[in-house]
Amino acid sequence: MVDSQQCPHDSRVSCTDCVLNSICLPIALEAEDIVKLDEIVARGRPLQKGDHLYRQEDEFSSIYAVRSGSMKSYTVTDDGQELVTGFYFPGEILGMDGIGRNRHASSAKAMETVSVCEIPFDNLGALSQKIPSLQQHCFQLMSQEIIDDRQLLALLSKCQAEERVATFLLSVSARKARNRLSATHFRLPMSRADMGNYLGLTVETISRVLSKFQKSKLLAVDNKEISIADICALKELSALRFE
Amino acid sequence: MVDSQQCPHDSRVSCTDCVLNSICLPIALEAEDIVKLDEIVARGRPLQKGDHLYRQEDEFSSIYAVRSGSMKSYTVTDDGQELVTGFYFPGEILGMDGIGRNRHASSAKAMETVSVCEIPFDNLGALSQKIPSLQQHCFQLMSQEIIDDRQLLALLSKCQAEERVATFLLSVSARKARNRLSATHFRLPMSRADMGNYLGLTVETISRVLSKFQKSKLLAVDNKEISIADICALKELSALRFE
DNA sequence: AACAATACTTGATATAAATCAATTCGTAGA
DNA sequence: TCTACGAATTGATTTATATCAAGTATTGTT
Repeated sequence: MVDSQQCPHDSRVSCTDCVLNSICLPIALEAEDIVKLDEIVARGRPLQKGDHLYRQEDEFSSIYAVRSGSMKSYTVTDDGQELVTGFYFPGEILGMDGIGRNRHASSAKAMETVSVCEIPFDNLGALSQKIPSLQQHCFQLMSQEIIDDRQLLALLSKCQAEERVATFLLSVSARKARNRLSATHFRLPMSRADMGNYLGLTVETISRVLSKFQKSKLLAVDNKEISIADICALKELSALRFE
Repeated sequence: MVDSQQCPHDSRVSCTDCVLNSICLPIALEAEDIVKLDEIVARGRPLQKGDHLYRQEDEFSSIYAVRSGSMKSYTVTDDGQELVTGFYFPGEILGMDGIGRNRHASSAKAMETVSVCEIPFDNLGALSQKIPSLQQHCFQLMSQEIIDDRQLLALLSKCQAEERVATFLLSVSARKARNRLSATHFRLPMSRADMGNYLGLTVETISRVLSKFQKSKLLAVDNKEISIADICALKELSALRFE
């Protein structure tokens, strides 16, 4: 059990024993209900970098929780442009945008080796019917996603490049910290291009902003490794708060 | 009954008889379940222009359906800037962003005289527990809100001013049409400032774009009245699709 | 280990939209 | 009805970031 807690890739670990259960779907559940949730969760083999978990327009059947690694979601617009809509770290849920139309509204791709838990949605709906706190939690997760999107919307429509990048780095930092990893030293799993795409900026702008932050000693950049040196200054740059 | 169908301000009209029931919450329900929904819906007196339905940080207790008139929702960021997050027309649901944290994440203000139906969320949750299709519909509504936000995100991060304005006008047009009103001649209830704020543009830019559209005979603008003359050309300008 | 392909950085220039400024137009209040 | 204040328009100028371009570093493949 202790062993499996230390190996999040391990597909045998149950929700009850998962290190992530304090931030994942089980957050709202009693021990006995977690067992019920556990029964419907499927844990497949890990995805390799570049693999898709699902594709836009695929029939929707499940939502997914990241157990280890990281994923990105993106949509392709009518005119063929790719739009990165989100990044997902361990304990985070993706795929909820497929519920409304019964097909996935985005594609999800592994940015590195990833293991996920699959939660069949028919079953989750039925289980939510029986466990009020699970239904409530599903509502909350979706509502939170709306709030997060709104926050991003604010970032894109009101803030300029430096603010956007600072806010993004703080968001990643907070999510690493929530997973009990360092808040100041971490690896960005996405390319500069994906980061720029997500933030509505070009690769060049991302690169310039990071260089500028480095010059002003806010942080050190070593390719994808980021060391935040002055998190307070970064927070001042970022008008929006992240918890 | 026929009378009340023609008077959406009338607070006595039930969900069963409401002209909007084909696009509002009851969409997924059997006749007998609509009666149950109807029992929990509260219909208060109309709001006057400028009145708030709820304010950011208010305790969350209900979601609302617009019966007549139109509302805007907005958040105020830490640094005091207002960010318009949405406009709501008859049959549309607002307030769902409050579910996640049990307090409203935005404020909702009447742009003109408005009447709304209040749906207490505790009750809706409990009722959803009993009526699977209602739970499913609630999930769908929220998921749709996520999709809509993503679409706006795409608009803000990838499209320039003319595209944004064209897309916005088409969105309003489609929603008017859904309410069986003219798709080509309608009144924009919001100010240019709110429109710009929502689209991440300044008032001046909105004004210039509308003038330009008018000069190129795409539409005629008479203050807040819009007459779309060439909806196809407008759709070409707008990369994104609206149903 | 060498190579190709891709990702990233940095600089020069162009451009869309913001900002600043001055009227004009509407609407609400006296 | 007149007045005044906010809303909208239009023009001149500035500016942030995109675009274009060239080079360097990293990664994956044989």
